[in-house]
Amino acid sequence: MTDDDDAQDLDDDAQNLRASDGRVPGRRGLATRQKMLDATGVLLDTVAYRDLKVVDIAREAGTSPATFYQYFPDVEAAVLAMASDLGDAWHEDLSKLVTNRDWEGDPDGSAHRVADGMLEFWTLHKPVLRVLDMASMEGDLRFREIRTNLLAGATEALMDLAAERHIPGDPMASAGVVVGMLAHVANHQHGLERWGVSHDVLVDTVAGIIRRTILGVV
Amino acid sequence: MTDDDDAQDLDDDAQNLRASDGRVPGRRGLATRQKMLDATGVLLDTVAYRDLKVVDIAREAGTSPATFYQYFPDVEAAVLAMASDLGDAWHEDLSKLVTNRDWEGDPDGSAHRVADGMLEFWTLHKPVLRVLDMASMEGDLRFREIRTNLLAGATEALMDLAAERHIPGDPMASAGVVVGMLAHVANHQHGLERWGVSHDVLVDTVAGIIRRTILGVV
DNA sequence: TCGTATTCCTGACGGAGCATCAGATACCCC
DNA sequence: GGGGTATCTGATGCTCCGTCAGGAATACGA
Repeated sequence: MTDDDDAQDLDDDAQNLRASDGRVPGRRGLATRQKMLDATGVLLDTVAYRDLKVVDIAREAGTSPATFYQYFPDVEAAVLAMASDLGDAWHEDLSKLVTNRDWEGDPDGSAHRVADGMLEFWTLHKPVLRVLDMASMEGDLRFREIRTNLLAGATEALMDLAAERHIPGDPMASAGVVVGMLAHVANHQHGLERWGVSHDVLVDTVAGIIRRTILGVV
Repeated sequence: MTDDDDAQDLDDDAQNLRASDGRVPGRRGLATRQKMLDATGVLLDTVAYRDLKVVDIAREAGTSPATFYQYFPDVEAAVLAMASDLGDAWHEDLSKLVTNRDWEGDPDGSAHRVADGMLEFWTLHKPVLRVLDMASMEGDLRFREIRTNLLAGATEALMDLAAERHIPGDPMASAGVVVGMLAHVANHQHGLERWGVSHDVLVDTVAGIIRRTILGVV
């Protein structure tokens, strides 16, 4: 990898975005780009990812398809950008959701807060997180990296917690499975509720699993 | 709903398939239909669901796109058919995976067998199950019904187990969350392994959660 | 065995969305 | 107000979609 490549990578990471023709977008351009992302989010809430078309995003954003391609090579890239933004914004918060707790004094309440917090976060950003999960399942490495990063804060915090409690079993695996479980439950919340499991009971159940798996508290 | 509608529903359920022009397929036709399903399965293992096109399925099956439309209205219908077949074939077996165990005498071994069995089943049919999960997440009721039916056997068996053990918490919720966890872990197995969690450790961890959540055995 | 009816397959086609570009429009700064 | 840059979009060739009419394969009765 050359120095130029490195510089390019840094640019990308630093959100020094480029439009399709190489220019650096200004105020208006960035606003348009954001309108595209917002429109993508709105549509993702309605239609299946499979049926998300550039034309529809453009229409929803009140512009033309050609404009979309100024800022994203394809639909996937737009969703990738949304997911990436979400990751940057929440990595820290999800970590704090676990660490800012009195695990010693109130293990059960702490587990409940974590379960509830994760479910709430997921509900809030359901459309994007759903795609993030789907693409990760299908083996897309870029999405998987974002997902890993997004969940890493919470996972590592839980892992540390498990490790210092000296619970039996592998802390990393326990934390990973618990976080995965939270994600899954959040994604299929509606299905479970249809089976007669209320939100509160769900939180209780998940909190119990966190408590027993991570804290070793029965 | 009229009597005719009822009859139609029964026909569908009984696999009395119809081609697009209304005729009942014979030997050759059914073989071609099956070739389509096989081709769909092969491609689903390679490309993302979003990128699965009729043309590609037809090419993989060695026929023309027009032939595809003789048996399925669209790609979704083909996957739906695959999922439905899978549900019919495995509903019973997944149930037995839970019930044919000596939970009293060997709780830990039994939990391991269930965890391992589910993961193996999922790996075996990964492509279809992945789409089943994704479509369920996105709220598609037909896929969700198949998924529910497929997992119902295992879920109900675990629920009964939890109920007769009088563990604290709601048996239905516990069973549902545990089965969901199994599905999620299976889907993201590759991602977890990339994090340094080996297959065996994963099975151990999941088995531990089953044991503690369903059996109440620490 | 043959003729015919039925089942099955596919080439060809109009339509929709994709991705691109050149030219038009809006904005900024002097 | 004029010049220059940033931004947008109509027009376009292309791929894939979904449908049909008609040709090929097969079953079946005599």
